[in-house]
Amino acid sequence: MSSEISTTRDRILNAAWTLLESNPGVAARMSDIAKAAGVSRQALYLHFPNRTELFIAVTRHQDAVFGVQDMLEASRAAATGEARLQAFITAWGNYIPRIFGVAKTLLVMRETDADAAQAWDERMADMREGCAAAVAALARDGALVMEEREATDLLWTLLSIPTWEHLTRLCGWPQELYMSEITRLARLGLCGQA
Amino acid sequence: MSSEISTTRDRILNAAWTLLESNPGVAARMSDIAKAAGVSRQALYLHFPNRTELFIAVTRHQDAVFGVQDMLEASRAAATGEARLQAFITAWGNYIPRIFGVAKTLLVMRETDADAAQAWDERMADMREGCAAAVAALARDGALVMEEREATDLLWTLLSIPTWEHLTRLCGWPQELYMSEITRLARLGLCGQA
DNA sequence: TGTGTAAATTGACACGGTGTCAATAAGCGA
DNA sequence: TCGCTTATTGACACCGTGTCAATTTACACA
Repeated sequence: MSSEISTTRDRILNAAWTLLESNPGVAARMSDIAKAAGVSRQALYLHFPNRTELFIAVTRHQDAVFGVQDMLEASRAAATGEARLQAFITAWGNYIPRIFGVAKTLLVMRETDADAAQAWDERMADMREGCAAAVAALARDGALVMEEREATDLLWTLLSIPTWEHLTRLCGWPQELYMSEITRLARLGLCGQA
Repeated sequence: MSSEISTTRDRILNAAWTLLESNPGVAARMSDIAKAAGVSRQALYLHFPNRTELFIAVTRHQDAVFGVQDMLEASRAAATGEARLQAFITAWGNYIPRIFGVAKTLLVMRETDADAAQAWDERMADMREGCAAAVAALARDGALVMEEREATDLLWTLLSIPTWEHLTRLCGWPQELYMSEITRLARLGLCGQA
């Protein structure tokens, strides 16, 4: 019974996921998602109040499937500030390509939809926490050459989705180059040396 | 006669400009613009084929009013590569806040509208030329610590609209802090030293 | 002073997409 | 078989874009 519910719900979530991933930023229509899920358009409204909430649910679903929390948790184990920064950049930087399509969609919707904006901002606030923790660890080591607050902002910006998109999609950088250059820039900017 | 035409046209352009500027990214409706311009909705279609082209026209209008070309031209006068980098960052970095509202709108539309995408990409390609020229000047001085192509990409990304938005709007940095930190980061990243 | 022409207005409409609703059907446990 | 939940079908309201035709306004020129 409830397994029936979650099966249909999951089919919808996965169909939406696939569509958003294959066409980042261009929010699929409800009828497209319904067709892809093999379900009637109205069935979507049985499981999600509206389009925005459906997309937000896809985001949460992704985070659950991928286990973001655990992933970012790992960086907390690092001993030194430098190691922690490295671990955080590695974890987040390699997470971005996996969520980009859906994230980009929410990012675009953010501008015109208050609910999308809130969901996105919360997610980014969580990410910023990770930045702040890494920066705090650097500060504790005396490795930071700037204000903690500003250093966090800088790292947050370097690791933002639009920055990743710009370098990998617009400039065509392979993921490895993105990782190495962002790491180098973060070390330079925050610690004054690579 | 033709001055009448351009008067109405200009009223529309300025009304759209104001609306886009006051609510960046949220593309105003045609009826909103018409009302703001004191003109009927259909009059907009007498001067512009559609909404996208109207917004693109606003962008071009802005560039003409502000004289971007002259502004960026100035950086070419600089003697050393370092001075040229500095001049370019100053010119572009201080230009962004003046065009942000309209630029952001086009940036959002870029995702779903092919014409908006082309107009935006052309504009950004022009900007990239400026980055490339500054990087080339640095290379000529032997001041560059990385590949010219990658250095250009990096500078292009640091000076992108989303990066500006992230730091000044999301992080709340004042323009001066944005300018000084981006300058520092660019010097560090490209030349290896501030 | 009137006439011709371009610009603007008015009101109507088609189209596509979201979200709602009511009636009906299908699946399944008791 | 009954009753409940889930899903389908088809219709509809609403909103925003873009199109159209009929009409009005304004003004240049004779």
